[in-house]
Amino acid sequence: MVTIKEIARRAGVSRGTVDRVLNGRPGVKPETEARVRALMDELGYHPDQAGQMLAARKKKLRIAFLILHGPEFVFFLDILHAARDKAADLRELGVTVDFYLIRHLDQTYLERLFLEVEESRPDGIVTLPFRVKPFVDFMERMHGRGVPTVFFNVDGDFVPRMCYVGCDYVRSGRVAAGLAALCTGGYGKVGVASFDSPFDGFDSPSFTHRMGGFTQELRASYPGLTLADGGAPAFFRGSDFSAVEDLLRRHPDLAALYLVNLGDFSVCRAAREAAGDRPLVIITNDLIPAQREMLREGIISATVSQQPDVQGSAPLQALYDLLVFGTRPASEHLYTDLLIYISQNV
Amino acid sequence: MVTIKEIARRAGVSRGTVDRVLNGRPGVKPETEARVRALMDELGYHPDQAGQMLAARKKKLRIAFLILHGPEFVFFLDILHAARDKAADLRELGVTVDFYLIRHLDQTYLERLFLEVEESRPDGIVTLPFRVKPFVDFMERMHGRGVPTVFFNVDGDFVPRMCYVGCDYVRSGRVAAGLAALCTGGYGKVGVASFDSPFDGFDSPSFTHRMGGFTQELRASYPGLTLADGGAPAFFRGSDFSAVEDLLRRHPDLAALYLVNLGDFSVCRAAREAAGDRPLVIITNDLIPAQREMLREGIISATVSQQPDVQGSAPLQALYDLLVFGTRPASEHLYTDLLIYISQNV
DNA sequence: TTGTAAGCGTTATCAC
DNA sequence: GTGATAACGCTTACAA
Repeated sequence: MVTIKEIARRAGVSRGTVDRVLNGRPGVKPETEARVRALMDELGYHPDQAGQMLAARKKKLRIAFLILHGPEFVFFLDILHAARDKAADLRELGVTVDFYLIRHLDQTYLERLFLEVEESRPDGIVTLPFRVKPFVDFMERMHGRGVPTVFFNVDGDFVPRMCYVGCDYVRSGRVAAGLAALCTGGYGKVGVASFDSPFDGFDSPSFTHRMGGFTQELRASYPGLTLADGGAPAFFRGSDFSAVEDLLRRHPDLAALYLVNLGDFSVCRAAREAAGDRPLVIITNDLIPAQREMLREGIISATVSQQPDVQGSAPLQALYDLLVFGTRPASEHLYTDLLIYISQNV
Repeated sequence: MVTIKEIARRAGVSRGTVDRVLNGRPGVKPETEARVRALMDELGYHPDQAGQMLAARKKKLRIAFLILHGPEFVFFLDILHAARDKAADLRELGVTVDFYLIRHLDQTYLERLFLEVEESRPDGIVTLPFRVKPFVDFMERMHGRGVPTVFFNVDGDFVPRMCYVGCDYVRSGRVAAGLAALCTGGYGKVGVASFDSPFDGFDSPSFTHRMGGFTQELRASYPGLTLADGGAPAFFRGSDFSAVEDLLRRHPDLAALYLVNLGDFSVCRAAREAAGDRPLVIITNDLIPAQREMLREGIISATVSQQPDVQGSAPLQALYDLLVFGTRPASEHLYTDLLIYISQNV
């Protein structure tokens, strides 16, 4: 195993100098630097993780984790849970993670929150991107100070960020189309419905991208499947599922229903009841407890999940890797796997 | 953060003594030990991972990894690949992994191989369980010396081992049944076929357990599905798929075919051709390149995979955790997830 | 521009 | 039985 000490000995310099070269710190004669670099390449030097981790303790690293929290954001619960588990692991390594639970999207509330985060002087930030001015300003300031940020669940390239950990929504829609085809034998009429909310409504990227992927895949690969209402989704609000019930009434021959974004999950039961005796394939996204139950009951045929556990843990790991080992993620898009769940593997 | 030094200071002893208590080494007065233990509980002491990792380098740990290798064992290639990646990570941490590629199951060859492994004096072993006497003896000897072993892909409780990392085959069969039901609408005739080999034939646990789970789930949850030939599988050997073609000929109304263990994967194409124009749902297990292609082409409808990457890496990680941190896995059965792949998420 | 030395927490080898 | 001390590899503040 080749160490800094070894490099230093061979180069005839001190460990400190090698370290300066390694971390790109100034104050090394170009000639010395070249010699050291040549040796590192030649001997295949890789910094030892254990050593870096141990030395990193002194830095007292702090990471801020911002996440929406409340009854409207059930899906984020699994992410938060995974993030807290990961935070416990990191605490063992001397890293503190501060959680900021955002309960509403009021502008002045957010503005104050961002200030609070800023004043805590974090070394890294994990957050959802918010499409509001205070957030953009906040991000710009943090970026100016060299504080890296990771987005999860939703990407936002309107602002500088290190990477995104989350779903490829277009692909998610494609998988849903494939499932619809599989469950219907590739023939019949398919309907689409979605929850319409101020946070996650018809203009949200998760909705539009999934819809795009879904319709595109149907058109490209499954000519036997036609879209009910030409693919115009039935939007339901709160617990008023009349739009969905109406869709089923207008299309008695509907073979499958794709529920893109779910707010109140009992919409699945409502759809099932509205279908009466005839078979109806229901495809959804994500996998919260309510969905597990409905998969087991046979109300939902299949659901496409996006590894909420990875979305909670991977952003923290990515920041740790950057701050301690200096390594950046392989890509700025860390897409989660699209996991298919049916009754038997939930 | 509470360290050994802190405990030692408060207990009025030296670090060495605390370390003795911690690692259960002899030579500590019971009274002192009690005091130290009380303090550790009180202050919530947890050994620091970075410190342990750094100190572990001096142990020069060696792990032996035994795996079947050859054209008959294509599935193991993904496992081997993941294991090699993990081995590279561990090498960075000062751990050496020696791979033993087993090319045939000749008894005397195996016996010599086990001796070779034994003489390399490994600190841990990752292997498949072999149902032969030399292996059992080998395991007994290693167990006697306190060398921990992890089984992957196939479990074997006929011999002492620390844990198993791999598939829950009964559940795997259940998922396949669920997929068959989903793809057929829950009505029709379902056939079963499997590769018959000396290594992985009709008496192998992966086959019998999957068959059990499959038939059990069909009977319990899908009364509309009936088993062709009463569930007796069509066994094919090598590239002679006549048994499968015969099955399709005898059951022109076959709606789905479950291919349990695949040797030559072109059996899927053969089945597809034998089905002619009528639709035939084909469900398989695992996901090697040949299957990816056939999923994309629509020949295979869905396949149930068992995380070969985890099967390659997790056993090594489990041994590292034991040897360096002294932590044992949460359960002696580390079941991999049953991942469903269709054309769109391969 | 470079070297020195202390320290991160754990383990192991001595000496007493 | 117990304590002191030297590693393990890396970082960093300070000295030269």
